Amino acid sequence: MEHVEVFKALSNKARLQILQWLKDPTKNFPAEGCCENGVCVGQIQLKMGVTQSTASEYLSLLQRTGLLIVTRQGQWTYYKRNENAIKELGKLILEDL
Amino acid sequence: MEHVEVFKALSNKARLQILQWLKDPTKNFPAEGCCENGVCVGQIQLKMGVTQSTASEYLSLLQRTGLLIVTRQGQWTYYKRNENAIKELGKLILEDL
DNA sequence: TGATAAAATCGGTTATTTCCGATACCTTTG
DNA sequence: CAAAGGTATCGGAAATAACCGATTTTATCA
Repeated sequence: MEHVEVFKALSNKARLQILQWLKDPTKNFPAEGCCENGVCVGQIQLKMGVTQSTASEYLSLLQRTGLLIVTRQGQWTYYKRNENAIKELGKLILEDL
Repeated sequence: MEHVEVFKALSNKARLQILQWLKDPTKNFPAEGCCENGVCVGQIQLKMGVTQSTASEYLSLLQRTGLLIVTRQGQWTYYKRNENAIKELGKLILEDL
């Protein structure tokens, strides 16, 4: 993944917001939408206040750039932060940007 | 400046390239286009291979987000990296993103 | 002051992004 | 197997960004 793609993913208020919410799933989402693999799409959609398709696209975009980790579990798809990737990005900016 | 604006500024290959070139002005640009305040617009434009207006817009965008520092000197405008802002951005990602 | 040179701004075309509704795809459950 | 729930994908309208040429601004210098 090119760095420019990661920055594109981050250059949107709603997507940045998702990353913030996912820092503390149980605080920001009802427990039934959370598991150890993150938060399901539907709960994130509700909180975002956009259509299901938009929420799904934003989440899969963040996943493609490596910022989120996706886990399918039954009929649910859970997304959680990829803390490692975020740390790497921070280091990259400090060292290489 | 909102963070999303900084990420927008970084979500473009040409603008990332400018930041890279400015890490070592004398290596990447002829000496007559460089001074302690950075590199003049014309030299950056030549290296980018775009029109003067495009180069000027990209540079002023990077400056508005705080990533570059601009210094007018006679008829020349010099741009250099804002190392402090870049460091702050890296820290922000590590700590708050 | 007039010519020249560097850079910024303006107006416009094209490409990309945003965000939606509709539809298709899985998975569970009756 | 059919229905229903959760999610992904598709197609498109509107907003925004990319990038250009032309013009304007600012500064130098004869």
